[in-house]
Amino acid sequence: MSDDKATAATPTNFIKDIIAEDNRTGKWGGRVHTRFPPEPNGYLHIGHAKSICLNFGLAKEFGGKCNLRFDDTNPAKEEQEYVDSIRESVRWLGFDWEDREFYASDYFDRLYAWAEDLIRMGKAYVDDQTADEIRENRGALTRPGVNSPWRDRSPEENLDLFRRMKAGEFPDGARVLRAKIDMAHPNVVLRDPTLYRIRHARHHRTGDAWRIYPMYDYTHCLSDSTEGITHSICTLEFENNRALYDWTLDTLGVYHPQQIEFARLNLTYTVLSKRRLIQLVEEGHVSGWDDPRMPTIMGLRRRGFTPASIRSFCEKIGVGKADNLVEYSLLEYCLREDLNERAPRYMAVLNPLRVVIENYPEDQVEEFAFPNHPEKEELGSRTVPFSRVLYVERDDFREDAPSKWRRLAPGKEVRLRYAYYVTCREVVKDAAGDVVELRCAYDPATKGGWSSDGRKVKGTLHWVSAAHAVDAEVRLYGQLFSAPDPMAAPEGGSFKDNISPDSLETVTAKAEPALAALAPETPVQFERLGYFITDRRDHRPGAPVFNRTAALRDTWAKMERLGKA
RNA sequence: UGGGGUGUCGCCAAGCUGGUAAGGCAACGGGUUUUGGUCCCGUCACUCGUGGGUUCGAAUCCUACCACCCCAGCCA
Repeated sequence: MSDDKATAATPTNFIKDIIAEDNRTGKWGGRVHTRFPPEPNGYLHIGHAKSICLNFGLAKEFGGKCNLRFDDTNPAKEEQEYVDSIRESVRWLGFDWEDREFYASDYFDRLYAWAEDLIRMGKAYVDDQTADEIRENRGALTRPGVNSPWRDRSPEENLDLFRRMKAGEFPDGARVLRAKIDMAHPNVVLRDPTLYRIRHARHHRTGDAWRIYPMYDYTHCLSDSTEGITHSICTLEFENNRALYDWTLDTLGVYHPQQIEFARLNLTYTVLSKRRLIQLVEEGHVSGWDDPRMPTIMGLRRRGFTPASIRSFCEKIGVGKADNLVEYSLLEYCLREDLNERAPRYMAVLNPLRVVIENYPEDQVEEFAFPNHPEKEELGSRTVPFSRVLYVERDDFREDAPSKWRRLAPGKEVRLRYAYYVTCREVVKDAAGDVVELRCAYDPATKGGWSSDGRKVKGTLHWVSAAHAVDAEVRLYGQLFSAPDPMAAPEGGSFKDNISPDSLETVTAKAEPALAALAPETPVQFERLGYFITDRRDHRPGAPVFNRTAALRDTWAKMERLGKA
């Protein structure tokens, strides 16, 4: 059954078509070898998940391999903490790079040797211009650049200068190594791009071994080449860089993978800009990179998303080249689709209203055996205590009930799930006129929630025995951003104006006893309320903390909204 | 005014060796139901950015426009 689901219609996309065609023509000898190449300068987010699922997924589907490679060529922005979080995120998502964990910094020696080759070929030169001069002389989009005065230095002089750059003789910014291509090229990327810059900085892996560091364009293609990558999949903004990718490999005459670009993911109500995510963390708008409101893999994990749901989402959104903005509701659907199958059901009352069953014996307690899932017997069962005083959801009682109301109202009979039918006899109010308690009567003949005389009730309520209830902290996370496109700030406003100030509400709920014994990071469904997960950081036995992942569909709320109730 | 890309239902997205518009999400309507959940059934693009053209026939080919995205880091 689940096998059918997994092997059924896995959608196609243009990259699969390219690979299938390559396999048909034997372009790579039937090999498929991809790589996921993050820069360790932040935590991975749902956008990276798309790339991870693509690269690892393609490799798996075509019987190939996928490497994990850290693009660590800029010591100023990279840290070991990020390397660790990235490894954890990829593994948590369910992918395995086996023994193929690589670092661009592993190739620094080799990259350096190739740079000297380029110099000897007369294809690269050391430029003494300042960064400002280089920018100025690069021209503009519609105006060609002008050659650097240092462009025609001899290979010997370039070699000497480059070696001295490597030796640390010059300060940061004094010189760079540039490719000698064409300062008038219509593609600005090809106007003598920088290959190496001087950085007297400590690298998280190579320490103080280097004073010059290679640029992305130079490093990435050669790393791919070194690893024998067949299909180098990256996002759309690198389309212009493909020309340099190809130039570098062809000029050096080395193995040449094919770069393929796809559109990056955009999600409504969600910021996926690394710069903005860093801002959210540093300015304290969230508690950290794994705050449940963050779109990071670790944030989604803590929020209660499962690896399977994220993989399913990445499969469903497809892969294309058109800019897109995917609705958050699709992500939620993928989560519900997964959790509905395997999340055990429990009862918790978020906003309690006291109910006294007047005709139920004072000291009696019954232990009901509840199935943990209405359809999946393999999820087992648990016992739930029932007694004279209970809590039900305050929202489940209406004094003036609308015509289609199925829940509790004065004089109305409903079912307490798996327990008894009860009828509301009296509404107790305080001096202010607020309802503080309901006095009800139960029908002993309806034990288990079935009536023997065939009479039916329309509503079923979740409930908790007051004497046995445990207090649970429930965190109701919402969207961090109030606008569908958080970057589309209101007139005269900024990105920050879209941060929703009330995206987290914490309530103390009355929960059935079994909930106090759950292990951290256990997904559950609270009957009629939604999917929750025990917090992996703050949850302790006896003092449960739940994060809300997603609400259930609520057709009553919708009817009310539409005025059909 | 340069170069590189992209435009198919509210949101994604198949289709693009021409033959008369898949699927998913969302939405809406109905049935089942001890979660107003799930599940099941049904509705939802005479039209493919726009205008011409070729053709018996075009989302698919040609052409001219229009719109949007990316590129002028010693970031990736």
